[in-house]
Formats: sequence, structure tokens, C-alpha cells
Amino acid sequence: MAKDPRTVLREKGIKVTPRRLAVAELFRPLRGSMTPEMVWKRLRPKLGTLGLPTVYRILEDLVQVGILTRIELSDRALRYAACRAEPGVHHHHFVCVRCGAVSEVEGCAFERQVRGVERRTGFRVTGHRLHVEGLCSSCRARRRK
Amino acid sequence: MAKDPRTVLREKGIKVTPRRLAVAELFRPLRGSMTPEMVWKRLRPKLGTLGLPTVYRILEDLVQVGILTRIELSDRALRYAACRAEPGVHHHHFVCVRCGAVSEVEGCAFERQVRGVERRTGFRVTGHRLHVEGLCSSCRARRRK
DNA sequence: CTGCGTGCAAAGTATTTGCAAACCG
DNA sequence: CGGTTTGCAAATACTTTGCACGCAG
Repeated sequence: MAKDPRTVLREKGIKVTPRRLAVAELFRPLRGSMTPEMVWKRLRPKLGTLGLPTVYRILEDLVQVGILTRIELSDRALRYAACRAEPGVHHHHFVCVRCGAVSEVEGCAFERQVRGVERRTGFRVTGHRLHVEGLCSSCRARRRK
Repeated sequence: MAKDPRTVLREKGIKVTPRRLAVAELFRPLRGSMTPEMVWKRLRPKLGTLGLPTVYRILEDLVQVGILTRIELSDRALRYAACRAEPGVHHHHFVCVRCGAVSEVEGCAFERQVRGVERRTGFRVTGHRLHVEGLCSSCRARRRK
């Protein structure tokens, strides 16, 4: 179960501020992903003032401490989502191309291939990202038009 | 073996122009990847005139017809590379984070997982991309400093 | 207090668009 | 010839930066 954002921030030596908490809490219950602008529009009213640059900075901060993940869709927009997997547990993400919903995909089959790829190519593999795209169940139901 | 760019373009009903051929031929023997700007700098002298917007457009055209692939590194810059796999053969790419060299990674283990993921999540998987990053053999040798 | 965090304004930078002229088929 | 393609200039859009003020620790 995910730790309290407050705790995580403190552990990492990053100051606990209203804006950071607001962003973390906004994502926490969400199964979807958001662009910086979406976060900004949604939070600005509640916070009185909130600069878009601040949102960009906070989102990156929260990725650094493991509260959020960066999500990549083929539209190349910056997107973030709550990272629910335990720290250190290797996993990837499924993203709904229509609504941006995100879901963890565990059990990465590529890990077992790494050694083989390295041997065949002479490369040193330092990381990999798998992006799975598709339609989530609700969009799938609504997709007829 | 990859078909002649001229043929591919004709088959797809896209006009064969000096600029398109120049871009296709530039990538053909290369094992590396390039950004639009790199392509532009390299080709402009040979072509007399060449607009950067044209390069952007041509690169996308060539992706559409399968001559090039879009490569994603974590720096979020647009990058392209020759696509050497046979049309229709599923594969992914390894990219060297230092020099941008690209290499095909065949034998995708995720394909066998797709059904299972769909069943567990209720999602419809329409596509996936695996990006493998690391150091190619030459960068690996030169990386001590 | 003391420095990190934030708002605001402004700068970048990468990428896209509009249109007239040139060109392929 | 007729619809594409290209050059050029300009617009966009997104993201980052600089700096002064305010708040967390």
C-alpha cells in the first residue's frame, strides 16, 4: 500500500508544501493520467494561486521521489500518473489512448531476454520501457459511434 | 532485404522527389538515428535548398511508408532511423543513449502476454512499443574517462 | 532565520502552418 | 496540365528560466 505523500517527501528531504501535497493527493485516488495543464486547471481554483511552471516542477519532483510516473502515449505529450507498484518492483504501464486511464502491467517478459540481447548485440542494456496502448474497458464499451 | 525507396514510394502513391530520395538514402546505410535538424544540416549543402519544415514532413512521410521508424530516447527529442525489419515483422529497437545507434531487437516476448493482459484487465490492447536503452559496443569501450 | 519553494513574466526551442512557386507524373 | 511538394516566413505550443518574495523546517 502506498505510503503517505507527506512521509515520502520527508524521507527524501524534500519540503512538504501545500502545492506538493495537493498534486500528490490529486493523483492518489485516480486511475487516470494527466498532463501538466490538466493538473493546473484542476488545482488552481482550490489553491488560490498556482503557476503552471510550478506544476511542471512539482510533477518532476514527485517522479523523482517515486510518487508519480511519467506516462508516454504516442502523442508525445507529457503525462503523469500515480505510481502504485511497490518501489523497486519492475513493471510497465497500459494507457488508454482515449481517456488516458493507466494500469500497471506486471510480469515483464523482457527481463528474461536482456542477457540474450546483450550477448547477441554486444550492447550493454541499461534500461527499457514498455508502453502498452489500447482501450480501457469503459472506452471500449463507448467506442461505437 | 530492403526495397528501393523509389519503389516503395511509388507503391504507396507518394511522389518520388529528390528530397525524399535524399533523406531515404541518407538513412539507408546508417545504423544510427538522427533528429530532423541533423538530417537538415547534413543534406542542405548537397541539395542547394532544403527547408527544415520540409525535413519534418519528409521524415513523417517515410515513417508512414515504412522506410523509417521513429525512435524514442528519454530525452524526448524526435529521432528517426532506417527500419530494416521486413514489413510486418514485429520487432523493437535498441538505442544507444550516447551516440544514438539503433539496432533491431527481434523476438518480442510481450506478444505472448497480450491475451493474458487483456483477460486480466478487460482492456483491448491495440499496440505496444518497447524501448531498450543502453550503450552500444563502441560507446561501451570509450565510456571510461 | 535561511534556504527551498512559488508566482509571474519572459525567454527559449522545437515543431507546425499558410501560401505562392516549382515540380512530378 | 493538375495536384503534390517545397521554401520561406511566421505562428504555435509547450516547457524552461530568472528573480523577488514567502513559507517550511
